[in-house]
Amino acid sequence: MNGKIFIIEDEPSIIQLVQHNLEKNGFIVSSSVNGNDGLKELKKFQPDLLLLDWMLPDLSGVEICKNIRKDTSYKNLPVIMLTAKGEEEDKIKGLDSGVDDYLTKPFSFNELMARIKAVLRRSNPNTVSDNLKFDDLMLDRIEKRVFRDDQEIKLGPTEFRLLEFFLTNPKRVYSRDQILESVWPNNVNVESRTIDVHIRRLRQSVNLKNKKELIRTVRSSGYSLI
Amino acid sequence: MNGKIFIIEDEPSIIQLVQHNLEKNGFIVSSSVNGNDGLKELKKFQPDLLLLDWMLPDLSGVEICKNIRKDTSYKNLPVIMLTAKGEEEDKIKGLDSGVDDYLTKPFSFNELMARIKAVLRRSNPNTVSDNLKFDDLMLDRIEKRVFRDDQEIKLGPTEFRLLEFFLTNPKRVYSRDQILESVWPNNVNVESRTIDVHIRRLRQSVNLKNKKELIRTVRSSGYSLI
DNA sequence: TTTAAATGTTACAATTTTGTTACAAATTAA
DNA sequence: TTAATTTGTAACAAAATTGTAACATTTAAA
Repeated sequence: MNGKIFIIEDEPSIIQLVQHNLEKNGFIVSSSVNGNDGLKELKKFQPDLLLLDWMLPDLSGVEICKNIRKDTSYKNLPVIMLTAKGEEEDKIKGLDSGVDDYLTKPFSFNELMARIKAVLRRSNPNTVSDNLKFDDLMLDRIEKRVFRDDQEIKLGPTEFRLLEFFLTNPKRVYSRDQILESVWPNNVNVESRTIDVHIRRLRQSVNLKNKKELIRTVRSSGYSLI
Repeated sequence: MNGKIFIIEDEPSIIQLVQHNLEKNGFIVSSSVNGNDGLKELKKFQPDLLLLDWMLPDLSGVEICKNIRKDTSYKNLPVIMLTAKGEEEDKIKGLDSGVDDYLTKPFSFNELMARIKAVLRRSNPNTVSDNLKFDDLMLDRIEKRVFRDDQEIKLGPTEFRLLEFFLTNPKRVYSRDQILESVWPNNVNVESRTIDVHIRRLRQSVNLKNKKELIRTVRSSGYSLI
């Protein structure tokens, strides 16, 4: 279990409790004690999930949340709102402002953990860790290595990016255009057939003997993992 | 705001309250008072969201939930669990069993409504499902796959588009001209009889043995699902 | 019943799509 | 620098899909 979690919360006791326990559970954690700093830090830190206090010295949690949703790169960032208020009105506002879940203080760490897991599982089943896994395949983004079962597979740079791309949404069928946009650097022009050749190369590397085919061709649509 | 919501709950007063209010809000609602009936009804009703009681006469909510997650066509069905217990233990169990959210009784309808909205927004951002379902047929637009019950059906590109088209309005009868316009690329000229041949091919693929005919011929008008 | 129209079925050639290989250019490592 | 690796594309092979014609069967009307 790993991933990056950012906390915006002004009560030091809560930060301490949560940060310490999250780190013990393998998360990388960073935090801010107010909204404006938080928004800046957020972009540097690039978290996979945000714990957001409802009441902050400067901005309210809802304002921060709306702010985040406007930003293209963060509009899908999962947010769990922490609130001291139990009033129903507030809960509703929180949910409608695009929050994924909320938690009323005081809460136990176990409860928080369960929510985090649930939200991460929903938003991003694979990036719960930096290792992308699918079937017997494992791709380590940090070390840039790929294994099938325990056998390492050597991939060229493009093959690696291609596989990484497929692994963020295994089973989903991507058109050649989508693949081009996501896997090749911007404003590079390559023919769509080029992808077929790279798919072939990836297949050759990844399809060890005695293993089933991993890449599906969907005629007239594209490719996907399977 | 529309969509189909199914309720499995044994307290009539809650069913009545919730069902009535949800219908007032534009949802189509159906319900069962126990788990086993619920699981059967569910498949007929094909809801976009399930409200599930924690304590039921026969199966527990968690058991039902696990049951649902096993079924290919329902593994992504959003579930909100209703529980009378306030114990944290239960909450965690609920979340880990694949529930998307939970709500502790007694709750106000407004609060339920907010949760439903939040869950639907997450699971189904465009309020357009990516899975088209009709009877025992399921078409997954993302993975480009078609199942009848749990058996996969392999279709060619045109067969797939044809079925996809019919599924957007099952039961509706489409003329050959309408089918041509919607399923074939623009400014392509094919004979109207060509459709008959593709219908035949689709029939052959889709009509597994022991299954009833799915495509109806309406003489002098066109075709429809049935 | 007979007839005409509509639809079902089959076969097949043409076309489209994808797989595979080879190779030169470009990039990177030694 | 040289050597090795990576990359994009062209060219051809293989496979799947497609449209149509031709004939069969069903349906509805006369």
